[in-house]
Amino acid sequence: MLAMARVSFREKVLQVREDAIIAAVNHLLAEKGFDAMTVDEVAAEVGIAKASLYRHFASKEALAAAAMVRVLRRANELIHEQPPAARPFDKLAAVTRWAVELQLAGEMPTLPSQNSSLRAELLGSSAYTDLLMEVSDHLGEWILQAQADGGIDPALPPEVALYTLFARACDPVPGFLKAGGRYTDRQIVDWVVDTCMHGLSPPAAR
Amino acid sequence: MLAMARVSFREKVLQVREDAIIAAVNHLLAEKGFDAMTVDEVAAEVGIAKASLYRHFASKEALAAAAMVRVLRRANELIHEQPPAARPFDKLAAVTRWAVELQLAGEMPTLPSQNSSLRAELLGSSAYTDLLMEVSDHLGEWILQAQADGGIDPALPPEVALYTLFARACDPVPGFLKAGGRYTDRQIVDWVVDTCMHGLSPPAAR
DNA sequence: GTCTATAGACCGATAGAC
DNA sequence: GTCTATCGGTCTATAGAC
Repeated sequence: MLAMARVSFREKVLQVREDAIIAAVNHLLAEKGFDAMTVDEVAAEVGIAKASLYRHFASKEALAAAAMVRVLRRANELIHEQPPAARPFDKLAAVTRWAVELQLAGEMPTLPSQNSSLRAELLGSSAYTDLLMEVSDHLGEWILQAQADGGIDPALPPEVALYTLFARACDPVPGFLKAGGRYTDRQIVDWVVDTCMHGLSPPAAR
Repeated sequence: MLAMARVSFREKVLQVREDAIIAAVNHLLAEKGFDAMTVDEVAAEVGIAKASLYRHFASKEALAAAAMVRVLRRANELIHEQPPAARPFDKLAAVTRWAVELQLAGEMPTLPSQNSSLRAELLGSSAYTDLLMEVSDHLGEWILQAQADGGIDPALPPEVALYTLFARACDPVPGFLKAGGRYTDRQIVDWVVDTCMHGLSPPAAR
């Protein structure tokens, strides 16, 4: 009993530390991207030795993968929280808005679409691919419904709509507008989500 | 006279080589990005020694800057080729289409928005900043006109529209769709430009 | 014989891995 | 804290043009 409790306590500590590591990776990934992020920085931000890092994660790629799994998990939660009765189009907009807000807050981990070792690690992790699949399936379902009810152009392959929404997670526009310093976060999010869903055309024309 | 001809010939050779270097940099920048591109690769692709590279360009950053200047120059040319009588909205769409086509062809050099040494080099080069300013001014002018004639929502700050168009140059969506292999380049370009200008809504609603 | 451009070795720093 | 690999940048000996 005592031994069990001790083990459980130890595991809890490890879990907490792992969360801290992932949070640090998430932050650094959002701030400077995968290539510019160094493992030393991660260790420094968590306040542990680099060697301890490697007890939790086998490689820099594994660190990034863990951060991606966390953000996908949150996306999934948000998707499940959407009111079932809402218009599919609005549910899609809500999830997109969340992604833009997260990015604007500097908490959206971003990966280069080009790094092959990273791609390999991600695609090899079922924790990642399964979650990505689940998110895609849910959003894809809403896209089909929105195409049926007239919210989204039915001539568009659902895939195109899906990628267009996904791409908001690494859109440079919010960052540029924030750097300009002339607008509130709220305004920026509104405009970005709106141009994503409705384009540049005026409301009168839609 | 003879000496002059010789110098001129020499300079021509140098010019041709410089073009070859910039083309290689452009290609590698499009393929793997600034961080993953190595100076050795550039030299290898051009077929010259690295030391010879450094006779033309002072640094890796200068190489990237030269590639960016070249693409901006082409953008500028394209802008000036637009028929003056065309609708501003259509001219904007045409330039956006060119950018997406270039990206799909693997010839759009992409820079990390985060690398500070690179940013410094770029902002210190008036060849770059002047061209960027010129492109922005022309597009900005068209945006204002399109807002006046009802093509673009007048409630949108012109800056937001400008950045939204600029962002098409590093949009991951065309690459994803091409990787899927199910669509022609023409279809992909049509969809991406269309969702950029008109959003996801069906034509009936606009 | 001189001068220039090149090729390729080389150096120092940095970062991932253990 | 060490090891090793990689990469940006430099140096030197040589090949070739004149």
